[in-house]
This record gives sequence, structure tokens and C-alpha cells, in this order.
Amino acid sequence: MGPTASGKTALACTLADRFALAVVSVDSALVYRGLDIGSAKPDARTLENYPHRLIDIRDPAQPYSAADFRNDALREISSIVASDRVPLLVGGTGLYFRALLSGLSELPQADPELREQLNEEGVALGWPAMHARLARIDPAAAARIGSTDAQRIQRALEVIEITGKPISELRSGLPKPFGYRVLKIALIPADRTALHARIAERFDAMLAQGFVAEVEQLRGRVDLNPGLPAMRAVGYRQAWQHLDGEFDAAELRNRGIYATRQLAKRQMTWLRSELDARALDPDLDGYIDIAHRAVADFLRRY
RNA sequence: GGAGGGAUACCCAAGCGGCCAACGGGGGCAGACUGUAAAUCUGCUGGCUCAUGCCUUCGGUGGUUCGAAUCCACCUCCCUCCA
Repeated sequence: MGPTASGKTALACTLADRFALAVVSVDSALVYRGLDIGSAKPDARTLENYPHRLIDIRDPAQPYSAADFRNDALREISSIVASDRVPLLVGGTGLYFRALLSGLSELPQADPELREQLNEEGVALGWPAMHARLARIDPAAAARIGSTDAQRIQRALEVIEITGKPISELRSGLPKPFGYRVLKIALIPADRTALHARIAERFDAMLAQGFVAEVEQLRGRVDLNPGLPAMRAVGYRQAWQHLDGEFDAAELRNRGIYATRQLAKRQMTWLRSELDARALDPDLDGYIDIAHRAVADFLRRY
């Protein structure tokens, strides 16, 4: 686990070189085909030498979800284990890790039409009004959700609409546990300045590699729109806005970098809650060796 | 050389005698997070203390006033126009 631009892929590859591992990506953006440059997807050669499961498994027009990930990941893990290898889960999506390791309650999947309808109401009436409606039918859920948190209010109302039961009740059911032993390694860069520098450098490299052209191509598809999860990913959203003429190239660079930094910060917040993880600082020498030793030790014991 | 306009916290920017440590936005920091999560949302953001407290701040120096980011004088720098 690690924030963006912390060197996860590089470390994963060195581990895969030495141990009988198979890589599973834990990343909500890498699942989408065509999101290559801006998602910092490992390049074709890397993917050829180190096959990653759960990359390029969705068209950007089809939303993916934490539950989809959990199902897919469990399937890949079991297939890897069956072939006598050990799964190496690599990624920065905190919710996906949690969904996989801690499980999810039995909740209905998203209903695009219902969401659209709730969204229209929310925009028309204001989300605090929708929150008030939620408070009447599911006070427990409303208490936990902010009155301006459109996305969660929408989800809570969606669940009631579909199941007739409040989400707070459905969530109280015990999730299924993860059936495997886990070694958690978290890459946590302590030097924020260095991380920020790497992020800027990498965003510039993306621009130089034709990131805007990549988004221009996606934007040309009639079935894609800026509201889709894939098109709201860091960088893609900003590039789309830039192509819409909202701001110039210099501002795209600024906003892309800001958004990436903010993403990294949120990812670190998830990581800090992983108290049982082996935390390593990728800016310090020797972290690769420490990771290798930890993995060797783990594999020996189990 | 002359006529205007402007200098506000990390950045942009409002304020134009007391309600101002100073609206708002950006950025930053911290946090929340169960089928959108690279999403969505919350709090903080001069210092010390963290209390309805104190100290320092609105280009600089003086002045007017009970009281100034807000008024006056001079100085410095920037922009526009005339020459």
C-alpha cells in the first residue's frame, strides 16, 4: 500500500523477481482501459514482465465499484493460490483494501437511473433538504452523514428505495472475513516536500507523453461524459475541463498537480489507520531490503 | 516630466473610522470514509496560549482621532495613459 508516486510498482517488481508472487492491482483508476498516461499505469513492458491482475478490466463507460473489486480480487487471489503462488496486492485505494480485508455488508448495487433521479432532486431541492428527508426515514444514517455530503446522502436514499430497509440496519450485518493471512507493507513518505516534487515531476512527464491527447480521445467518445467515475479521476477531470476551455495549459498543470497532491494526502490518511502495517519510508535507503526481508520472513512462517 | 490606478495573511482577493486577526476563493495541514473512493465530505490555517485572554499584522515613516487596513502628509515600489 502507498500513496501515488511513492514507488509501489518498482518495489512490487523487485519482490516479484525474488519470490513466487503474482501481482494484483488494488487501484480504482487502473481498472479502466484507455486511462494509461494520466493514471500512471505501469507501461506495457512492465505489465508484460510482471502481469498485473485487475488492470484494464473495464471500459471507462462502465463504472466499477468497491464490491466489484472485492469479488474480482477474491477470485484472482484464489486462482493464484491454486497455482501455488502468493498474491501480491499492490495499490493505493484505501477503500478497496478495506472492502477486501474487512468485508462489505450485504447492500444493493448502484442503480444508475435511481441515482440520476435522486441527483436531480438533490440539485433542485438542495442536499440539506435531501438529508432532512433521510433523517425522517433513517435517522441513524442521517446522523453519520453530513448534510452537504451529496454522495452519501444519495447512496443512503438509494439503498432504502431499492431494499425498503435503512442502510444503517443493513450495515449492521457482519461482513464476511478475509480468509487469508496478510502481511501489510505501507510506503509512507515522511518528507512531504520530496513527495510533492515527485508528483510535479511526474505530472510534467505525463503532459510530455501526450496526456492531453489521451483525454482528448476519450472526450471524443459519445458514450463518455465528465460525470463518469473514470472521467472524474485525478488529472482526467482537469484535462477534460481544460479541453472544454475552462482554463489554459498552465492552469491545467497547476490543477493536475494540486489534485494529485490532495489525493496522496487522503491516501496517507488511510495508511495511518493501518496500524498493523509495516511502515516504510521510500525516501530512506534500505527500504527495499527491509521489505524483502519482511516478505521472506512471512513466506517462511506460513 | 505630467495625469491617474494600485500595494491586504503562502497566492488571488474583499474590506474603505470601531461589529477586523481582517469576507470569499486557491493552496497547505489534519480528519471522516461499506457497491461513485483518483470519489464525496468536515475542521483548522499570524504567534503564544488554547479561556468570553494576550501579543504582532493590512508597502514604509510620521500624523489626525477616544479608536485607523480604512482619513492626512511624505517616502518606496508596480501598472496604465499623456509627453
